[in-house]
Order: sequence, then structure tokens, then C-alpha cells
Amino acid sequence: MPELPEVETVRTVLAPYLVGQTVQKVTVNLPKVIANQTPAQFCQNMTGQTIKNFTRRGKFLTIHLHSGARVVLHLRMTGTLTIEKAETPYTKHTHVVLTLLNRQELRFVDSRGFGRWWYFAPDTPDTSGAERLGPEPQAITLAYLQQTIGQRRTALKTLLLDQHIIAGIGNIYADEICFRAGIRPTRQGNSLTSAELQALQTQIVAVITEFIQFHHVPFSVYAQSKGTSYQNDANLRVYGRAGKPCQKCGQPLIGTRIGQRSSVYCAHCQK
DNA sequence: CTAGCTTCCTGATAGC
DNA sequence: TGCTATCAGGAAGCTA
Repeated sequence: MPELPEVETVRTVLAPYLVGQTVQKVTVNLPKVIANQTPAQFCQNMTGQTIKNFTRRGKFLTIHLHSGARVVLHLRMTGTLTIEKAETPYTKHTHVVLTLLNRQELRFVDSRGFGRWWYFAPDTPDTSGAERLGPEPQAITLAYLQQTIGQRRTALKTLLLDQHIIAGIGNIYADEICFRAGIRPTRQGNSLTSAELQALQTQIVAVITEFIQFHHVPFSVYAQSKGTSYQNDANLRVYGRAGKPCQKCGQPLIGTRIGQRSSVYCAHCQK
């Protein structure tokens, strides 16, 4: 489900419920979710720790503990985080639960079970993958695009999805960025002109910034949607609209596959 | 460096 | 209604 804007919503909405709280009990119902430890080790390490901060980097979230330890987590396709009262029954696929001293719980629910959590002791390096991310989309410059995307023969869409180049862009916003930049997602990176790379830079920043705003919901709305800020978004111009008329020119949008990912673009508006 | 494929899973939906 | 096939917003790992 989530790309950077949705993960940012998770961070903003949940941070006030986590920061300053102490972990009283840890429950792991699906062991493989804890990527670098046994559930027993993880529970022992986490119990009694106090949460200092809750941050995001790309699509990764990090719970910083006062001890200097960190818990890094990735929601992947279907992971969600919610705050529930301790007495509320678990829903299906509740894989990790942090019970806090205030009788509230942080629950990780993930139907496909692709999401992962990592625990890193103080002064040990992050090996979750978050340490190898490219810059945040808002920090992308024209010069950076010229020396990365501009040098590669791979399809633009695939490059936008490469987290080592830019952190946080997923399948939805990659298509939206290409549409708004007027560039076909199938174009080779090194075929882009300076003007096109500039348009790309502008839209990378604009699309991510706008959707962070769109998905910024109050806790009540977030809680009601079970930890999702994403719904079929009226602001999306191409994603999920294959065959429907382009909102600029009216021609039917093309649905195709690029790098094994579903992709939509306008053959008329995107060169 | 690159393209293509598989794998990890459950669930929603489309078609028959 | 029920069955089957297909697809899904992520990403790593493998092959050639």
C-alpha cells in the first residue's frame, strides 16, 4: 500500500502516541517479521525501553529508543500500524504488538506478511536497507538527476522506483511524476534532455510534496481506516485509469507493464 | 551495468 | 453460488 506520502502520514499521526511512552510488553505472532533476531531476543531487547522519537526515511520508519537502540520497520505492500487499547481484540494478521505502559498498543497488521522489523542495539550499524537509500525526493536536484538517471539506459519508470537512486517513490507516484513531467515512463534515462530532466526534478518535488498534504489526516480518520490514509485518490491523474480518457487531451490512457510493474501513461501528452 | 525472472503471501475482483 | 485465474501500491535475490 504505502509510498512515501502515506508512510509520512503514519509517522505524523502516530508520533504523538509513541514518543515518551515505555514498552511494557512485546508480542510477536509471526516470527519471520523480525528480520534480524529471534522473537525471544526481540522481546527481551525491547521490553522496558522508552521511545525517544519516531522518524521516517524513504518508506522506512524508525522507532528511536532512549538507550540508543533503534527499531527500523518497513510496511511493504500491506503493512499497517495502528494504536489500539490493550483490551481490543486482535484482528487477523496482527503480527507484532508493543504494549505500552499507558495500556495502549502499537499493532502491526499485515495480511501478506511482507513487512519487516529490525532491531539494532546502540552503536551498531543499520543493515535494514535504509542505510543504502538515495536522497529524499524533496532533496533531488537537476544535477543529481543528470548524474544518475541521465546516465542510465534503463527505463525511466524503473529508475524512479529504484530506492538507491531516490528514496520513497513507488508505483503510483512514479506514473504520476512521468505524466506531469510529460515524459513517457518507457524512455531510457540517458535519452532525456536537460529540459526533460528539469521537468522531472520539478515534478518529483511537487508530486511528493502535494500528496504528503493530501494524505495528512487526523488520528480519528486514520484510526477508522485501520491505519491507511490511502483511498482511490481523486488527485491521481493516471494511476489506475488505463483505458480512461486523459484529463489533459481526452485520448484513452495506455496501460502496459514496465519492469514487471503495471504502468499507465498518455501516448499523446507524454513524449 | 542491465534485463528478466522468481520469491515472499493473502485477499479482492473479474470471468465463466 | 462457486470455482479459477489474475492482479496488487515492495523489494531482494538470482541468472545470464
